[in-house]
Amino acid sequence: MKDSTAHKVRRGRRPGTSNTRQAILEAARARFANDGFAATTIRLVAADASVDASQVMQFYRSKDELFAAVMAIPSEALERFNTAFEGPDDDLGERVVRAYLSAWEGAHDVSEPLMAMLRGAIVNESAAEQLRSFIQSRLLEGTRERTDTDAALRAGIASSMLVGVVTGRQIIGVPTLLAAGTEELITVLAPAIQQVLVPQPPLRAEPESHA
Amino acid sequence: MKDSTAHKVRRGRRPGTSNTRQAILEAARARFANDGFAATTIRLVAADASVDASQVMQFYRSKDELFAAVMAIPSEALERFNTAFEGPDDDLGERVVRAYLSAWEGAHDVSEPLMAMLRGAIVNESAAEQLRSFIQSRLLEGTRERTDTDAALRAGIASSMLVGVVTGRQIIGVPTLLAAGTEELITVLAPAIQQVLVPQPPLRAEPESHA
DNA sequence: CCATTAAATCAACAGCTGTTGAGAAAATTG
DNA sequence: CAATTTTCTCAACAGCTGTTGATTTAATGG
Repeated sequence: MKDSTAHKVRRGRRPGTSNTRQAILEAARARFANDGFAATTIRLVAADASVDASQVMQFYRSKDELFAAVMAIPSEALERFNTAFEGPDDDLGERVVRAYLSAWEGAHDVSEPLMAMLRGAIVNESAAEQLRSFIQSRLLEGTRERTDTDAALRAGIASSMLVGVVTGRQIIGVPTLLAAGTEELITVLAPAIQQVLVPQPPLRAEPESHA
Repeated sequence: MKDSTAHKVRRGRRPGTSNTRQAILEAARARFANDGFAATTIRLVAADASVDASQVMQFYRSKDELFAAVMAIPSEALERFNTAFEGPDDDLGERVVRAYLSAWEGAHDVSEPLMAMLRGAIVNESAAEQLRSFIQSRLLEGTRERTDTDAALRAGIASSMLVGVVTGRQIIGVPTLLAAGTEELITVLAPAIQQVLVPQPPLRAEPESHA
């Protein structure tokens, strides 16, 4: 080897001196969330960010990698889920519902990656895989060794249900869901999710003694 | 007028003599359901139906009209929803859940149009509109003047929830949901949907006396 | 000023897309 | 047979797509 003490002092222009990379990412995030994967073109993203299309390709090497970059969920959104499960079982349903709704319908920089992921999961297999593991891991962490072995199933069902409601509101645009306020929504959702996550003890006669 | 008795006796080849039109529709239905709107190309549909691409354009004048034709839901699927609401309230949840699951996960010629509609609703606005009215009308018909004025909201929520679960199973492919059998799924879903559609009378102490 | 490194622009490519038009083949009637 | 109507085939178009390479500009240090 040659001399090892500070002989390569990094000459030339420094990377990341402009905010272009960030601008591209934000433009892509909005496009993917609002228009979906297929309808989002490199040229459109580039135009939104006031940049040449080939610039997008230089930073993110392909459309798929750009999409993957958008999929990187802000940790803030994830943290809300972790804290939602701490505490008593009594209002677990409501806490989970609130955590979900605030994550999906909150500030743009929080909800847009989730929205983009959901839309993308329909058409893009890699997006489906990420959403899959996202749903799997989050709610599971909360319900682990809570009731029994089907805790995972109940977590998955609750998660899918809530994603379904969000989809109905945000993507499909079901009028009734849009008309309802968030609190009104929670009033109906919370007991149902509670029912799924913490199944009620048998109210009436349970057919368990025989067979 | 001229002579009205059989003076234009329709000469030439009769329309609809081949099953091509039907073959195209079925191929398109499968493609739209499995690959989504964007990934479904006229040429692919044509190849599936062993037909030239321009033939698809002759029967259905554009890709959008072909999609609209696929969206025409078989009346069979719709009828199941109407009958699901007749009967007592006690097991309304379970009946609705069964109706939904059988419609979305049943035979291909029944579930594929629904699947195509769901996938399409994410990217295609006209598909979203149809799915919207579909969700609105069906469950509403069953819960009309059942509890109170928010019956529509409860119906919409229940519907979105179930669509969410179906999406989780069929499209996203959440492992936990896939691993569970249909009956196991119903066991968890039914009480929750019941809770949404027919809200339980307060089980424990209800904070209603004061405030 | 020169060298180096990254950012940004420009023009172009091959491929696929929905769509169109001309025409051949098939079916049906006189 | 000829006439007519529909089904089907073939070739091609203009447009958009993701992507690439060459080149220029900007920033930084010797």
